[in-house]
Amino acid sequence: MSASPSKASDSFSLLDERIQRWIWQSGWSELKDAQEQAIPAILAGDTDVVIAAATASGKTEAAFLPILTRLLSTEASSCVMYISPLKALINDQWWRLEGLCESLEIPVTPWHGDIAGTKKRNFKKSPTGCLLITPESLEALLMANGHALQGLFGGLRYLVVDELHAFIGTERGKQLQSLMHRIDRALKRFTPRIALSATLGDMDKAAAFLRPNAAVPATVIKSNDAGQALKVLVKGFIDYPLALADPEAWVGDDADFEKSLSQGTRAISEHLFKTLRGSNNLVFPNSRGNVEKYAALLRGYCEDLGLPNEFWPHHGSLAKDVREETEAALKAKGRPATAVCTTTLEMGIDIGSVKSIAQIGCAPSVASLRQRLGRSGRRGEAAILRCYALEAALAPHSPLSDVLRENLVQSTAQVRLSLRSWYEPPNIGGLHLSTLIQQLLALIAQYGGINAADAWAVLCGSGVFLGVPKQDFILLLRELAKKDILIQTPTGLLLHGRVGEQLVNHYSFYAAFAAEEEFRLVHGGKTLGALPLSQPVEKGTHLIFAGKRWQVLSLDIEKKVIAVMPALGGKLPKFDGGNLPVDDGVREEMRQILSETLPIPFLDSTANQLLQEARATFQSMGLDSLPLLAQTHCVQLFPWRGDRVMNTLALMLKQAGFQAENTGLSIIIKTDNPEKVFEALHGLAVSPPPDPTALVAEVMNKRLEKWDALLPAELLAKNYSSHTLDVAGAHEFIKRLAARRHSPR
DNA sequence: GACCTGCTGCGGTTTG
Repeated sequence: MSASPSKASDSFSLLDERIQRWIWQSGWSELKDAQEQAIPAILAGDTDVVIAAATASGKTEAAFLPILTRLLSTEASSCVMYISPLKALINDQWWRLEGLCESLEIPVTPWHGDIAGTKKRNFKKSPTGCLLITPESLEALLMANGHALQGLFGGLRYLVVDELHAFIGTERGKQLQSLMHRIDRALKRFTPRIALSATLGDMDKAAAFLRPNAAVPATVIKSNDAGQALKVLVKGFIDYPLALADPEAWVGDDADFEKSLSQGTRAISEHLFKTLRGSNNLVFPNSRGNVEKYAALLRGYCEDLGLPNEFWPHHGSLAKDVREETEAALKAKGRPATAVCTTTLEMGIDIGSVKSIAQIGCAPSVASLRQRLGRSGRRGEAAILRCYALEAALAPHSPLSDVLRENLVQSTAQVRLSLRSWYEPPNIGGLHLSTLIQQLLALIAQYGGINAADAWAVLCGSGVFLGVPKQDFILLLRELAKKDILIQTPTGLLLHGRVGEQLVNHYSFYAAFAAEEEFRLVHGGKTLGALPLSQPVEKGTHLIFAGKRWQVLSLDIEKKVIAVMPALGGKLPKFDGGNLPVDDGVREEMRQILSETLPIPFLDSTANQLLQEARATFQSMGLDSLPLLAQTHCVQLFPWRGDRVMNTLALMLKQAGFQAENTGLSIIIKTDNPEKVFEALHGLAVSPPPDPTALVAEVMNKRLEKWDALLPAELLAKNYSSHTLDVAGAHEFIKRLAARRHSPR
């Protein structure tokens, strides 16, 4: 037996004797920093607690050591509810907690869709100990046991939310907030909420998310444990694409597959093979299609050399047993394995630590990049990140985004920001009215009918939909009644309508999010394929599909069909890296990188050379001093702001009568008279900020979330603009631009 | 040309 935690720890002495004994037996020499800090705060039980600490720094124990101490000291029927975004995480935590709880005679009950009904019935008979549950299962539990919640959770002492960052700013997060609020209401008291995460950019916003009405103070704990050392390299590659007449022709045998690969893709995969072979690693190429492509290439190299395969794919469309095979390969000792994966392996599942991370193209966000990096670095060793930036070979009429090396510059910006521990601040201003509809229907089930005024008070007045005034709520009730979702009895009670009954009685109701729907692209009666829509689409909007450029003719929201025609003239702009929404902070850092002159130490020689060329263009075009560029038939505007500002600017210019489009780096405004654009911008600068609802009037695809189709038009517009626009940011940009009184060159 | 997450109750069959 090793020595007890020797540093005369006050926190250690606060723990139950039996837990102290378990700590000795586990051979811990001391408590970790997050644990030292969390134990007194959680035992006090009079505040919420947010714990931010790196992976493997004992977050789970920081929460559960004091919580179990508390359960042991109170009456036998007390319990704690642990809420997780993943079933896999519940299964992992169950194994970890069982070891400790068995000796304490505290039961641990996992509860999610794969758990047998008998286990759930047993917990309901004796609701004590640790309940590990998903938001969806908790929703089902509240709806089916509304009358018995006081009896079930009378002994509830704490709510624990794991991986808090995975919930913030999402419709599922809104549901989680509402579930916790409904528990407080049912028990007529508050229960302390404990949140755990490794990548919280803004601790105050995290605490505000954990309890939106701020009725209870929050204790914020940031671990002082030194983070792991990082080794970072950004590699540049020039891509020489193949001149393919018909991409369909390349769906064929292996030889065709090989031929269909661009030179850059092959260069990257050869470098991956050389560098990663012999150790465990994760490769993130951003899409399921790319996962398949790189996994097949790397596996092929192993076969060619007669070596056992070391490369395994992992993504959400793969069958469960295929995914488990990859996870098993990563966990197996003595045999190296690298997973090529999507965000499925970004968090949660225990795969052991890996030696390095490879990121192909830009990561979807800085926070995501950091989360991926956290999976690398064995005990004491540095975490290693290699970013691969693929840039197009330039031609006489290459688009400016290629010339300015958008991919490379964005990757570099993401790395610099993550080294500073900067993460995108979450947009906690999104209304998520889709989830309001779900929660209203759930409340009716939970209470067996509810008065309209009470429903507003629970959900909006005291609850988590604080931005919804009474008149909007009434508007929503009327619309839902019109659609047979709700009925109101003569006594004023809200009940499910005929259609609402069907919604609520299907098991798919419990999830706040929907499986992604795709739109079918049609040209002249022929289907070109299907794609999900994440950008605003209006008549005339340009789309890239199947390697060609199209213009939208019409959009049928019910049938999910977009009619298009070929766009006229011009070269295809290249939207490499996707159209993922980029934050203000990332675009500002990109501008900064382009305006500097010194080489960047973590870029390889190719990347630095590409960057120097881009910087030269940036200077010669005067983009450093003037964000407006007059060209033939158009003006290009470079605000260096995030996509919410860019979307807003494009819509404001459209309202002023121009044809304007957000292309990511710039807004392209069609005109033969640049002076007119400048006059319009001056006009917008001296006008008050526009009404966001009016701005999106012409946007045809305003449905973002699961039940948005049930919203009245006015609320749908409000909801859409709250998620996609930044009117204040756009207006401020235009005012600053106009104040400079330059005219376009 | 993003990506990911989650799901009840019941009836039938099989197994201990």
